Amino acid sequence: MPELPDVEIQKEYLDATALHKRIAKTQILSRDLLKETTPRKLRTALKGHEFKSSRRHGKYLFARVSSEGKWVVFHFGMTGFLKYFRQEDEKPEYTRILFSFTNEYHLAYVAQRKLGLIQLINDMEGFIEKHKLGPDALDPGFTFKQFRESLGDGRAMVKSALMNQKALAGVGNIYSDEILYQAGIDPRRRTGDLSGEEQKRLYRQMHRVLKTAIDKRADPSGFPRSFIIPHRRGDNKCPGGGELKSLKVSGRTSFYCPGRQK
DNA sequence: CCTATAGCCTGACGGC
DNA sequence: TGCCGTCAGGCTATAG
Repeated sequence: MPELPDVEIQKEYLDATALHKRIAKTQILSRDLLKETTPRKLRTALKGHEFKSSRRHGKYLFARVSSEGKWVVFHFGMTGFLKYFRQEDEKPEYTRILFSFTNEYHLAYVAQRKLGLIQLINDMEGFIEKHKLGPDALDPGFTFKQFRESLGDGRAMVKSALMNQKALAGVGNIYSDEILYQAGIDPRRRTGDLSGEEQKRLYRQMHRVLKTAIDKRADPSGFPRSFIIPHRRGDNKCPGGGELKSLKVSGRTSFYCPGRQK
Protein backbone atom coordinates (compact mmCIF):
# COMPACT_ATOMS: atom_id res chain seq x y z
CA MET A 1 0.00 0.00 0.00
CA PRO A 2 2.30 2.78 1.02
CA GLU A 3 4.64 4.03 -1.66
CA LEU A 4 4.55 7.55 -3.03
CA PRO A 5 1.26 7.26 -4.98
CA ASP A 6 -0.48 5.52 -2.08
CA VAL A 7 0.66 8.12 0.42
CA GLU A 8 -0.44 10.88 -1.96
CA ILE A 9 -3.91 9.32 -1.96
CA GLN A 10 -3.80 9.15 1.84
CA LYS A 11 -2.98 12.85 1.82
CA GLU A 12 -5.92 13.64 -0.44
CA TYR A 13 -8.10 11.53 1.83
CA LEU A 14 -6.93 13.35 4.95
CA ASP A 15 -7.48 16.70 3.23
CA ALA A 16 -10.99 15.75 2.17
CA THR A 17 -12.06 14.38 5.53
CA ALA A 18 -10.22 15.32 8.72
CA LEU A 19 -8.81 18.75 7.88
CA HIS A 20 -10.26 21.68 9.85
CA LYS A 21 -12.11 19.47 12.29
CA ARG A 22 -11.61 20.28 15.95
CA ILE A 23 -9.87 17.46 17.79
CA ALA A 24 -11.68 16.47 20.96
CA LYS A 25 -9.69 13.40 21.91
CA THR A 26 -6.73 11.31 20.83
CA GLN A 27 -6.49 7.66 21.83
CA ILE A 28 -3.21 5.83 21.54
CA LEU A 29 -4.12 2.17 21.25
CA SER A 30 -0.56 1.07 20.60
CA ARG A 31 2.42 2.98 21.92
CA ASP A 32 4.77 1.07 19.65
CA LEU A 33 4.19 3.42 16.72
CA LEU A 34 4.94 6.56 18.72
CA LYS A 35 8.49 7.79 18.17
CA GLU A 36 10.23 10.45 20.27
CA THR A 37 6.98 11.41 21.92
CA THR A 38 4.60 10.09 24.55
CA PRO A 39 0.85 9.55 24.52
CA ARG A 40 0.48 12.43 26.95
CA LYS A 41 2.50 14.85 24.81
CA LEU A 42 0.58 13.90 21.68
CA ARG A 43 -2.79 14.18 23.37
CA THR A 44 -2.11 17.59 24.89
CA ALA A 45 -0.57 18.96 21.68
CA LEU A 46 -3.70 18.06 19.73
CA LYS A 47 -6.54 18.63 22.14
CA GLY A 48 -8.74 21.51 21.03
CA HIS A 49 -6.71 22.04 17.86
CA GLU A 50 -7.12 20.89 14.27
CA PHE A 51 -5.11 19.61 11.33
CA LYS A 52 -4.97 22.68 9.17
CA SER A 53 -2.93 21.53 6.18
CA SER A 54 -0.85 18.60 5.01
CA ARG A 55 2.24 17.86 3.00
CA ARG A 56 3.90 14.75 1.67
CA HIS A 57 7.58 13.96 1.22
CA GLY A 58 8.34 10.56 -0.21
CA LYS A 59 6.38 8.05 1.82
CA TYR A 60 5.86 10.40 4.77
CA LEU A 61 2.72 12.42 5.38
CA PHE A 62 2.87 15.56 7.53
CA ALA A 63 -0.25 17.13 9.06
CA ARG A 64 0.14 20.64 10.38
CA VAL A 65 -1.46 21.25 13.76
CA SER A 66 -3.08 24.60 14.50
CA SER A 67 -0.81 25.19 17.47
CA GLU A 68 2.79 26.38 17.86
CA GLY A 69 3.69 25.25 14.34
CA LYS A 70 3.73 21.59 15.25
CA TRP A 71 3.26 18.72 12.80
CA VAL A 72 2.11 15.15 13.19
CA VAL A 73 4.17 12.83 10.98
CA PHE A 74 2.61 9.66 9.63
CA HIS A 75 4.54 6.81 8.09
CA PHE A 76 2.53 3.80 7.02
CA GLY A 77 5.09 1.02 6.98
CA MET A 78 3.89 -1.78 4.76
CA THR A 79 0.31 -2.04 5.94
CA GLY A 80 -0.84 1.36 7.21
CA PHE A 81 -3.71 3.59 6.06
CA LEU A 82 -6.15 6.21 7.34
CA LYS A 83 -9.88 5.73 7.80
CA TYR A 84 -12.43 8.43 8.56
CA PHE A 85 -15.75 7.25 9.92
CA ARG A 86 -18.74 8.20 12.06
CA GLN A 87 -19.67 5.44 14.44
CA GLU A 88 -17.02 4.40 16.91
CA ASP A 89 -18.08 0.78 16.51
CA GLU A 90 -17.01 1.02 12.86
CA LYS A 91 -13.46 1.36 14.12
CA PRO A 92 -11.28 -0.78 11.85
CA GLU A 93 -9.37 -3.76 13.16
CA TYR A 94 -5.74 -2.87 13.91
CA THR A 95 -6.53 0.76 14.65
CA ARG A 96 -3.42 2.02 16.47
CA ILE A 97 -4.25 5.69 16.95
CA LEU A 98 -7.73 7.18 16.99
CA PHE A 99 -8.41 10.89 16.62
CA SER A 100 -11.93 11.92 17.58
CA PHE A 101 -13.38 15.23 16.42
CA THR A 102 -16.03 17.45 17.90
CA ASN A 103 -18.25 16.67 14.89
CA GLU A 104 -18.39 13.13 16.26
CA TYR A 105 -16.38 11.68 13.42
CA HIS A 106 -13.13 9.79 13.94
CA LEU A 107 -9.90 9.34 12.05
CA ALA A 108 -8.12 6.03 12.55
CA TYR A 109 -4.51 5.29 11.79
CA VAL A 110 -4.71 1.61 10.96
CA ALA A 111 -1.74 -0.72 10.62
CA GLN A 112 -1.75 -4.46 10.93
CA ARG A 113 2.02 -4.68 11.25
CA LYS A 114 3.60 -2.05 13.43
CA LEU A 115 6.24 -0.98 10.97
CA GLY A 116 5.20 2.64 10.60
CA LEU A 117 5.55 5.62 12.88
CA ILE A 118 3.65 8.54 14.28
CA GLN A 119 5.65 11.44 15.60
CA LEU A 120 5.14 14.99 16.80
CA ILE A 121 7.67 17.43 15.38
CA ASN A 122 8.30 21.16 15.22
CA ASP A 123 10.29 21.28 12.04
CA MET A 124 9.49 19.36 8.88
CA GLU A 125 12.74 20.20 7.11
CA GLY A 126 14.63 19.12 10.21
CA PHE A 127 12.82 15.79 10.19
CA ILE A 128 13.70 15.22 6.52
CA GLU A 129 17.32 16.07 7.22
CA LYS A 130 17.50 13.85 10.25
CA HIS A 131 16.19 10.91 8.26
CA LYS A 132 18.52 11.89 5.41
CA LEU A 133 15.66 11.65 2.94
CA GLY A 134 16.49 12.46 -0.65
CA PRO A 135 14.35 14.75 -2.81
CA ASP A 136 10.76 13.74 -3.33
CA ALA A 137 10.56 11.80 -6.59
CA LEU A 138 7.76 14.05 -7.90
CA ASP A 139 9.11 17.37 -6.66
CA PRO A 140 9.04 19.68 -9.71
CA GLY A 141 12.47 20.93 -8.65
CA PHE A 142 13.94 17.41 -8.84
CA THR A 143 15.66 17.75 -12.20
CA PHE A 144 17.15 15.07 -14.42
CA LYS A 145 20.59 16.27 -13.43
CA GLN A 146 19.79 15.78 -9.75
CA PHE A 147 18.16 12.43 -10.48
CA ARG A 148 21.35 11.24 -12.17
CA GLU A 149 23.38 12.31 -9.16
CA SER A 150 20.92 10.65 -6.77
CA LEU A 151 21.15 7.34 -8.61
CA GLY A 152 24.91 7.46 -8.53
CA ASP A 153 27.24 5.61 -10.86
CA GLY A 154 28.53 2.86 -8.63
CA ARG A 155 28.02 -0.86 -8.35
CA ALA A 156 24.57 -0.68 -6.77
CA MET A 157 21.83 -2.40 -8.70
CA VAL A 158 19.55 0.14 -10.30
CA LYS A 159 16.49 -1.23 -8.52
CA SER A 160 18.16 -0.77 -5.10
CA ALA A 161 19.15 2.76 -6.06
CA LEU A 162 15.58 3.65 -7.04
CA MET A 163 14.32 2.30 -3.71
CA ASN A 164 16.99 4.04 -1.65
CA GLN A 165 15.09 6.74 0.24
CA LYS A 166 18.30 8.63 0.89
CA ALA A 167 18.86 8.95 -2.85
CA LEU A 168 15.30 9.84 -3.79
CA ALA A 169 12.19 9.55 -1.67
CA GLY A 170 8.97 7.76 -2.52
CA VAL A 171 9.76 4.76 -4.73
CA GLY A 172 9.44 1.30 -3.19
CA ASN A 173 9.43 -2.32 -4.28
CA ILE A 174 6.29 -2.31 -6.42
CA TYR A 175 6.76 0.95 -8.30
CA SER A 176 10.48 0.43 -8.88
CA ASP A 177 9.56 -2.72 -10.81
CA GLU A 178 7.03 -0.79 -12.87
CA ILE A 179 9.45 2.05 -13.62
CA LEU A 180 12.16 -0.40 -14.70
CA TYR A 181 9.72 -2.31 -16.86
CA GLN A 182 8.48 0.83 -18.59
CA ALA A 183 12.06 2.01 -19.10
CA GLY A 184 13.10 -1.40 -20.46
CA ILE A 185 15.91 -1.87 -17.97
CA ASP A 186 16.84 -5.04 -16.08
CA PRO A 187 16.59 -4.50 -12.30
CA ARG A 188 20.05 -6.02 -11.75
CA ARG A 189 21.91 -3.53 -13.93
CA ARG A 190 24.57 -1.51 -12.07
CA THR A 191 23.94 2.20 -11.93
CA GLY A 192 27.44 2.82 -13.22
CA ASP A 193 26.71 0.87 -16.40
CA LEU A 194 23.62 2.82 -17.45
CA SER A 195 23.90 4.95 -20.56
CA GLY A 196 22.73 8.56 -20.56
CA GLU A 197 19.81 7.49 -22.70
CA GLU A 198 18.82 4.84 -20.15
CA GLN A 199 19.06 7.30 -17.27
CA LYS A 200 16.81 9.64 -19.20
CA ARG A 201 14.27 6.89 -19.83
CA LEU A 202 14.26 6.03 -16.12
CA TYR A 203 13.65 9.63 -15.16
CA ARG A 204 10.81 10.05 -17.65
CA GLN A 205 9.16 6.74 -16.80
CA MET A 206 9.45 7.42 -13.08
CA HIS A 207 7.32 10.51 -13.58
CA ARG A 208 4.88 8.86 -15.93
CA VAL A 209 4.38 5.80 -13.72
CA LEU A 210 3.97 7.71 -10.45
CA LYS A 211 1.65 10.31 -11.95
CA THR A 212 -0.46 7.70 -13.69
CA ALA A 213 -0.79 5.75 -10.45
CA ILE A 214 -1.92 8.85 -8.57
CA ASP A 215 -4.34 9.67 -11.38
CA LYS A 216 -5.84 6.19 -10.94
CA ARG A 217 -6.01 6.68 -7.18
CA ALA A 218 -3.24 4.12 -6.66
CA ASP A 219 -5.72 1.38 -7.52
CA PRO A 220 -4.03 -1.24 -9.72
CA SER A 221 -7.38 -2.37 -11.15
CA GLY A 222 -7.56 0.95 -12.97
CA PHE A 223 -3.97 0.95 -14.25
CA PRO A 224 -3.27 0.89 -18.02
CA ARG A 225 -3.05 -2.50 -19.72
CA SER A 226 0.59 -1.74 -20.42
CA PHE A 227 1.50 -1.82 -16.69
CA ILE A 228 2.91 -4.93 -15.04
CA ILE A 229 1.66 -4.17 -11.52
CA PRO A 230 -1.77 -5.79 -11.99
CA HIS A 231 -0.08 -8.91 -13.36
CA ARG A 232 2.32 -9.62 -10.51
CA ARG A 233 1.01 -12.37 -8.30
CA GLY A 234 -1.85 -12.51 -10.78
CA ASP A 235 -1.66 -14.14 -14.19
CA ASN A 236 2.12 -13.54 -14.27
CA LYS A 237 1.94 -12.44 -17.90
CA CYS A 238 3.90 -9.59 -19.40
CA PRO A 239 1.64 -7.04 -21.05
CA GLY A 240 3.70 -7.32 -24.23
CA GLY A 241 3.66 -11.13 -24.17
CA GLY A 242 5.80 -13.66 -22.37
CA GLU A 243 6.12 -14.70 -18.76
CA LEU A 244 6.79 -12.39 -15.84
CA LYS A 245 9.90 -13.60 -14.03
CA SER A 246 10.78 -13.01 -10.40
CA LEU A 247 14.05 -12.78 -8.53
CA LYS A 248 15.45 -11.27 -5.36
CA VAL A 249 17.10 -7.88 -5.50
CA SER A 250 18.40 -6.58 -2.19
CA GLY A 251 16.17 -9.02 -0.40
CA ARG A 252 12.95 -7.96 -2.12
CA THR A 253 10.99 -9.99 -4.61
CA SER A 254 11.17 -8.30 -7.97
CA PHE A 255 9.14 -8.98 -11.09
CA TYR A 256 10.38 -8.21 -14.57
CA CYS A 257 10.00 -9.20 -18.21
CA PRO A 258 13.25 -10.57 -19.68
CA GLY A 259 12.10 -10.00 -23.24
CA ARG A 260 11.72 -6.30 -22.79
CA GLN A 261 14.16 -5.42 -20.00
CA LYS A 262 17.84 -5.44 -20.95
C1' DC B 1 32.87 5.32 1.84
C1' DC B 2 29.97 1.64 -0.48
C1' DT B 3 26.55 -2.26 -0.83
C1' DA B 4 24.23 -6.36 1.08
C1' DT B 5 21.94 -8.69 4.76
C1' DA B 6 19.32 -9.51 9.18
C1' DG B 7 15.84 -7.86 12.24
C1' DC B 8 11.67 -5.61 13.54
C1' DC B 9 6.03 -6.73 13.60
C1' DT B 10 1.83 -9.46 12.61
C1' DG B 11 -1.03 -12.42 9.93
C1' DA B 12 -2.06 -15.34 5.74
C1' DC B 13 -1.06 -19.23 3.25
C1' DG B 14 0.64 -23.82 1.79
C1' DG B 15 2.71 -28.27 2.97
C1' DC B 16 3.04 -32.03 6.05
C1' DT C 1 -6.87 -29.73 12.78
C1' DG C 2 -2.34 -28.08 14.18
C1' DC C 3 2.25 -26.79 13.53
C1' DC C 4 5.89 -24.82 10.78
C1' DG C 5 8.22 -22.23 7.41
C1' DT C 6 7.83 -18.53 4.18
C1' DC C 7 6.38 -14.36 2.66
C1' DA C 8 4.44 -9.55 2.65
C1' DG C 9 4.17 -2.65 -1.52
C1' DG C 10 8.28 -0.50 5.19
C1' DC C 11 12.88 1.13 7.62
C1' DT C 12 17.06 0.75 10.57
C1' DA C 13 21.21 -1.17 12.23
C1' DT C 14 25.00 -3.96 11.36
C1' DA C 15 28.36 -6.68 8.62
C1' DG C 16 31.41 -7.18 5.00
